[in-house]
Amino acid sequence: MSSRVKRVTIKDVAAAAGVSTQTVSRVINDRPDVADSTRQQVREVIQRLGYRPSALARSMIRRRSYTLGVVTAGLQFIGPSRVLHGITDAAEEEGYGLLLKQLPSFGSTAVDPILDRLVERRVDGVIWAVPEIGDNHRWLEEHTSRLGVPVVVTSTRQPTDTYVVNIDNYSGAEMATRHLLEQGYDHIGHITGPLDWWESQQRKAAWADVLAEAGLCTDEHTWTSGNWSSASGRRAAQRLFEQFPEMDAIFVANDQMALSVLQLAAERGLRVPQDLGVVGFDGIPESGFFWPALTTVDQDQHLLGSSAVRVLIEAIDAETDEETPAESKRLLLQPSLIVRASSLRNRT
Amino acid sequence: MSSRVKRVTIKDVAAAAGVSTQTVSRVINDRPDVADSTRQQVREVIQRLGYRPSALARSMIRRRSYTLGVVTAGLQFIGPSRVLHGITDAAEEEGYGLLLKQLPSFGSTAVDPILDRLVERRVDGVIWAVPEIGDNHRWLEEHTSRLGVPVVVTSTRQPTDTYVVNIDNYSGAEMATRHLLEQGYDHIGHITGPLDWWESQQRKAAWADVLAEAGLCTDEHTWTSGNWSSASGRRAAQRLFEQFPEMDAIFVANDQMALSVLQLAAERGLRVPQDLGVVGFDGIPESGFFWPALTTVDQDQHLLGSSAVRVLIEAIDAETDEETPAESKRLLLQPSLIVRASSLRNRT
DNA sequence: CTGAAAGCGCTAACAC
DNA sequence: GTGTTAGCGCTTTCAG
Repeated sequence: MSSRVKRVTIKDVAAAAGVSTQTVSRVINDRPDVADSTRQQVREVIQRLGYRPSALARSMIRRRSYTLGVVTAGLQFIGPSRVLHGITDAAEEEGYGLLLKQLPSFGSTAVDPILDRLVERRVDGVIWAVPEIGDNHRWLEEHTSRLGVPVVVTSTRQPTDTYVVNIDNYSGAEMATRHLLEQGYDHIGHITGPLDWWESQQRKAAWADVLAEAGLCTDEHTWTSGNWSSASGRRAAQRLFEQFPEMDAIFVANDQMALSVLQLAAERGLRVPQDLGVVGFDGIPESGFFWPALTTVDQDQHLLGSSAVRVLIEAIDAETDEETPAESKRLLLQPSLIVRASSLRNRT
Repeated sequence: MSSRVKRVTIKDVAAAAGVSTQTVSRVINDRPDVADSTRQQVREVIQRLGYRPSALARSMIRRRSYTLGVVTAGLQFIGPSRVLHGITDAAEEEGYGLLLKQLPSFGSTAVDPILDRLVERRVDGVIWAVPEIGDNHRWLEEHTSRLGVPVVVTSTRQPTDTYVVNIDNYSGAEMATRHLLEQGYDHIGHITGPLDWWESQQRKAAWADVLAEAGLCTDEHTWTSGNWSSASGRRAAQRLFEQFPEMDAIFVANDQMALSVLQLAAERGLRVPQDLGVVGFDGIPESGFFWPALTTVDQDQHLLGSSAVRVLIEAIDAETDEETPAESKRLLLQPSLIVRASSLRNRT
């Protein structure tokens, strides 16, 4: 077992190299004012001793940790983990460390202890990658100033004291619904996500607006809610088939739920897309391999994550340089529609 | 914008409360030897000033950061992110912070810089949650001693100087293949994952061993490889249908690839499970909603992650207490078979 | 080009 | 019960 050895410190290196700790410090920070021969020598000693400077001590003095706090929720789901993937990639690239925290549940308002941990570890900034549910973001807003560092929020409704990076859910749902109309469907149902989620509300609003504009019905009986899971999607689809028998197409708020719509359709002998058009949302890689292949709204969650990192680092730098960062605090990424077999009734 | 305010320090609190920093220290650490009235008073000042002790300074003195380094790869995939979810949950519960690092690619051997970052930040231990590909783990072994802290590895082949937590892939694949035999299939093909992955090798070996034992053929033409993605699974299935036309069942190394096998079967008018039995591996929640519902080997990756954290923390404590931790360094979790429609030819 | 002194924010080890 | 002194490992002055 690798026993806990005493760490090599800058003093050890200095002693072994016969120089002052100061000189060692200069070498490890690549300062120019060191004689080449000295530098060479110190480097060798560092190598030989396996010395690694303590980021802890450094952060203390420099008052900058080069660490970003990331708060997520629901990492078991594909969406959040894709965002995290983008965050991780970008942070790695920018040379920042990541301190990862997770809310006990999506809707949790127990924000305080999480924020405390982040402050204690002196992160340089925070990415709040938690979906907006109920008023769990208001809570954040109230306590965000206490952080003393910039915050980037993904998925939020109104401009706050924080930076916002998000994907345009409304626009994505518009594209999906319009596409179904263009394909000649005219009884278009909708399975929403949980309606306390802002994203769900956006997607539903767009669906309703587009149908209303086309003079079509969006009554209570034409939609129902799921909770994002395939299991809930199946139950929702069953309800919808019953309460909206004329339905000839469904816009489903995510791909997982759309998957079970396809399953149920197959069980009931409904042909997709002839008898039923289906469009999902998310653009997970598997959606192209459903049967039939799923038309879906592709949102680049990796880009969302990496953008959040860049915006945050810019904000940190701006604050450090004392320049007021007049740049935009808001970034809205556009999703795109991937058209596949599940909605292609008019083959051209 | 929340401007970077000067942080409140222990001195500020001490001054405002009219006590020494020592007393404040005692209060924030819940030491018993403080007068109740003093404690009360100090607490109020802390509250009023919004003081948060610096974990940086603390870690330096205590020589313990209560932070775990986590190294992952391929967070865009469901497997790794489910493991990470388990890690996050357990760490949160145990009061540890998580420093997240990601390898540039699965097979990357650029381990050194990652390890350096972890050492510099003085993590108390490391979880190496990277799948074993080629010899990327040997590299780790060679450099692990330099870390000076315990390491837990998920997915590895031989006992090393590190702790090992893993899921029994061989046993899972055995169950899958035996199940197909029991259902009366006798031309059982296999789509493997990338064969430089240890997991893929294990699953393939079990499939071959069980078939050999039953006197069945496992020639070259009865299997082919994918790369885990649904797209690759589809191509693999196409090859397999051609090169092994007698095939009446497939064991597929993961659920994503099994999804496209189902898609292809549907396109070709093959009935599952009557004409073709299909079993996957992973047990992703969506697999129950494929058409038909997929029989699959369920591996609890959340448990894998959380177990890794517990094992690691135990190891850290053991080393700190100078007790030699005679306990087992190896934990092998058992998967289980979920039987669904895709392989149920003999309905009982 | 190099070194000495001071201190980041906190706690361990002593005093009192 | 409480305060004082020292120092974790590093960098920032400021001398030379």
